[in-house]
Amino acid sequence: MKKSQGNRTELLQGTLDMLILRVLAETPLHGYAIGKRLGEVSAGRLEIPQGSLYPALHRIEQRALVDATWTTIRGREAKVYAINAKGRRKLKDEISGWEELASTVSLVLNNA
Amino acid sequence: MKKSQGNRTELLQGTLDMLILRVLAETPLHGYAIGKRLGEVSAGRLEIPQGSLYPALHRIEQRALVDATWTTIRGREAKVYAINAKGRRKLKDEISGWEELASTVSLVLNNA
DNA sequence: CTTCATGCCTAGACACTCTACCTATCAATA
DNA sequence: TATTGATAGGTAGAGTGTCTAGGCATGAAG
Repeated sequence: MKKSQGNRTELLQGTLDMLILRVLAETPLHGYAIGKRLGEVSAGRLEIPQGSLYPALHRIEQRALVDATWTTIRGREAKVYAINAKGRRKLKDEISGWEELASTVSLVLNNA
Repeated sequence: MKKSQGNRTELLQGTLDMLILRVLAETPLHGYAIGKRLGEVSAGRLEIPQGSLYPALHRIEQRALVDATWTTIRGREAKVYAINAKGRRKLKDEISGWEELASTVSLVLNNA
């Protein structure tokens, strides 16, 4: 039945791609597994809807930040994503961008 | 002349309203002054374009988080915004939401 | 008299997330 | 056997928010 529990833009724009690249930096995964992995490493705080996840994957694939290959896993077709060199550079950039933003925001929050 | 230096969504979605409410929590200000104040308290790291600032102000005004009054300052008309009780509650919520998000993101970034 | 800082504003493009839906396979359960 | 839940992929459309790029007007300074 899938109740909609009023999730009003849970995540901030642009953050998702960075988080996906981050988990892919550890090991290649397919989309569904990425979603579960994000749940794990966030201590259950992140539950990415498929309607956010898959478009994000297509985005980063089109930007050539990952290489995708169709594989058969336990009888099911799965599209496995692996981060590439360009993706790793982009990830670095996005992390430093995030950190700068976070520090700027807390500057404003604490600094009147 | 106002060159566009390739600012690709400098700020994250939803953050701006929080930051505006934050500076208004100190003292009422008009729009233009809010922009300058955000520049100051962020050590120059934030330069909010007017095309972001004014829509944001109209948003939070429509959500009744601030009270606005037209005043004459140095011969010019200025719309002064003051945060109200509802706005202060909302600010609190948004700050805790932000902090949770920030901690979740760093959890993922550090936690593989 | 022209430029700069101040002060307000909008339209339209663009980007990203969300809800809500679709398909399909495999395992377990009723 | 039928059906549900987990796994695995996907799209369409709405909603939201930021940005670019313009507009208008006043007061002070050159």
